[in-house]
Amino acid sequence: MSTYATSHLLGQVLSVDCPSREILEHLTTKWSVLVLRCLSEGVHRFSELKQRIEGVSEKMLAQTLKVLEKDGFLIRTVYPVVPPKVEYQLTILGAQAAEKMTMLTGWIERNLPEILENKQRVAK
Amino acid sequence: MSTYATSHLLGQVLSVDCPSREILEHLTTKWSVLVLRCLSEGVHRFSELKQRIEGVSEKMLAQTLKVLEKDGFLIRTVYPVVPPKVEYQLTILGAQAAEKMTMLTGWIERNLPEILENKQRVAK
DNA sequence: CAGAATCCAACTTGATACTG
DNA sequence: CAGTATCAAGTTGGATTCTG
Repeated sequence: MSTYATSHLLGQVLSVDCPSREILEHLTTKWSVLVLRCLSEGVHRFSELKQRIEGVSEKMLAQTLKVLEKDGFLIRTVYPVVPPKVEYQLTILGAQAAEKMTMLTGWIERNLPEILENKQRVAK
Repeated sequence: MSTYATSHLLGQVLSVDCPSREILEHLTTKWSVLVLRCLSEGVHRFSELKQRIEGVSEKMLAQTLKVLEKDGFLIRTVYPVVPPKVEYQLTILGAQAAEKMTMLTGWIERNLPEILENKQRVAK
């Protein structure tokens, strides 16, 4: 059963009121894309993510992780030890979403030379 | 030949200085994702895009199209007629990028019920 | 270690109005 | 039709400081 009133708008990213819009935006954030890419390779701690994702501030990383957790795309596990240890791992859905995103980042990485050359050409 | 100094960083989305970061961000913008999705279905005029992509302002649409054009992902064709007619179509690279993005939006659209249910569960 | 909280500058976005 | 210009307002983001 659907608990939302706009069920007729399901699956319509092009519709303003479709909930998929929000999900899409959460997944395609500057940092969420990179978080998903890292976590798709396995479980990571907060500090590991911070290190691997060059340029993230702790604030943005924490914020991004919160949103993805609330959306049900990742699980946050706190170990009751000192010093604190927190691990992040993708859920099934998160892994599926990450897979799609990784296809994009992978494509960009593989085709970057061609993309940049093409961009140069256009600039002229 | 590569015209950029950071060639050793090629294909490293996780690296701050890799040009792929910028490309990635241009492609994963709120509106660019939807523009790519529309154009992947074929050539569109400005007004058609504005209509189909609910919620875009003309400003944001124009801006998004400019960026994608500069990156070489789409071609803008102006017909010298009155009233003006401008068409937008993806380049080869643009189509490839759009394909990846469409896989994501498609996945979201298809799995939205499950995603939303899962999100509800997490909220508790 | 893993963050939360605060402050503030900078960029983004949305209406609105106007133009070739 | 296909934008551009402008301005107010909202949001983002980073640096810094602090804490269990």
